[in-house]
Amino acid sequence: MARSSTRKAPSIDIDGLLGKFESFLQRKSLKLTTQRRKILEKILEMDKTHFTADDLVDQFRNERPRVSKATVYRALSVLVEAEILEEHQFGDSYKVYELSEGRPHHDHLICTNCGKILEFFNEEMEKLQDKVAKGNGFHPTHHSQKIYGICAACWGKGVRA
Amino acid sequence: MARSSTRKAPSIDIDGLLGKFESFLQRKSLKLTTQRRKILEKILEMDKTHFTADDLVDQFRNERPRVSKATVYRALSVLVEAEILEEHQFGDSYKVYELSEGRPHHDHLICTNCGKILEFFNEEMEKLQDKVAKGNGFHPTHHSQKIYGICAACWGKGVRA
DNA sequence: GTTCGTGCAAAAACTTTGCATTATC
DNA sequence: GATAATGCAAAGTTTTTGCACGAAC
Repeated sequence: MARSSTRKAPSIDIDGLLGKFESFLQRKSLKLTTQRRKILEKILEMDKTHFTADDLVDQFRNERPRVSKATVYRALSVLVEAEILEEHQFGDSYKVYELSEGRPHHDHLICTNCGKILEFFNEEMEKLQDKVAKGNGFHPTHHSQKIYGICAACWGKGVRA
Repeated sequence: MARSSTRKAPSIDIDGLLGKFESFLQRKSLKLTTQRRKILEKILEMDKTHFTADDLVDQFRNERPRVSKATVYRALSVLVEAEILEEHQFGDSYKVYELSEGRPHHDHLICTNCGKILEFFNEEMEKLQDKVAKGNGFHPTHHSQKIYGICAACWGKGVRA
């Protein structure tokens, strides 16, 4: 992939997100820098449902002005605080991010063979989790549910657990 | 705690576990070393439902013969392979272990204030997870479900999310 | 005696931080 | 012009690894 191909139109409304980011930054007396804006743009351009800090750092490797690794990490945590990104840890040593904008809560199915991540939402499960938490005296705030297995494609290729 | 107090009788059958460990090691042509035995003993002595590699390393700080950090890490991964321990990642940067012996599958409630971990099991939830996985073409192997919130004790002290 | 395990310190992998410089408000 | 952000490299964390020596089978 030498040539960066036709720029794909981001499937998510950049202006809306930028607006949300700006108002968050303002509220916190933080600044909307060129880097922060570029980082948000890149996240949309990548158009990946899940990405790591390193994926994002890579995006700036041949780009000027450079955006340093430190800035990427710092921006990611601001974006999480702003509730623009969600942070996950799928059992590997690195964190995985996804846009939360316009994406209602969901959980994940992870293929242990190819690493593919599928999202799902199940109302009944949500209710059940609430019930379980309350039954144990907990006041639940959020949850993380991951189901690991072999995806259809891998299974089709004969991969077994 | 200068004096190591009355040695508490481990609540789990050490001989049974050691036997299981031995037969695993034999099957894999691995050796039952003094260190591996001591590590398993310490895990039982600690009698914590959940512990980290570092907790275990600490146990050997004033102990001779020393058991090195490297050995602890290596032993932990053998114990996980032997299905004597289960490994979890509760959203922090370190891994958490628990004895799997005699403890049927369960999931976790985690207090985001005090760090307390409660275990739960819900048959209905298990079935639902299976159904969701299969509905998405997945062949599930295992899952990890964590519900975060404020535990009863913290809530009672007025802690809110 | 062979093979595997250990201890040590160094490296690895991911993330965070200190500080002088630069950009934003 | 005050305050916050950046880049860089250095340091932090947790975990892994290379290697010479020692223990288990």
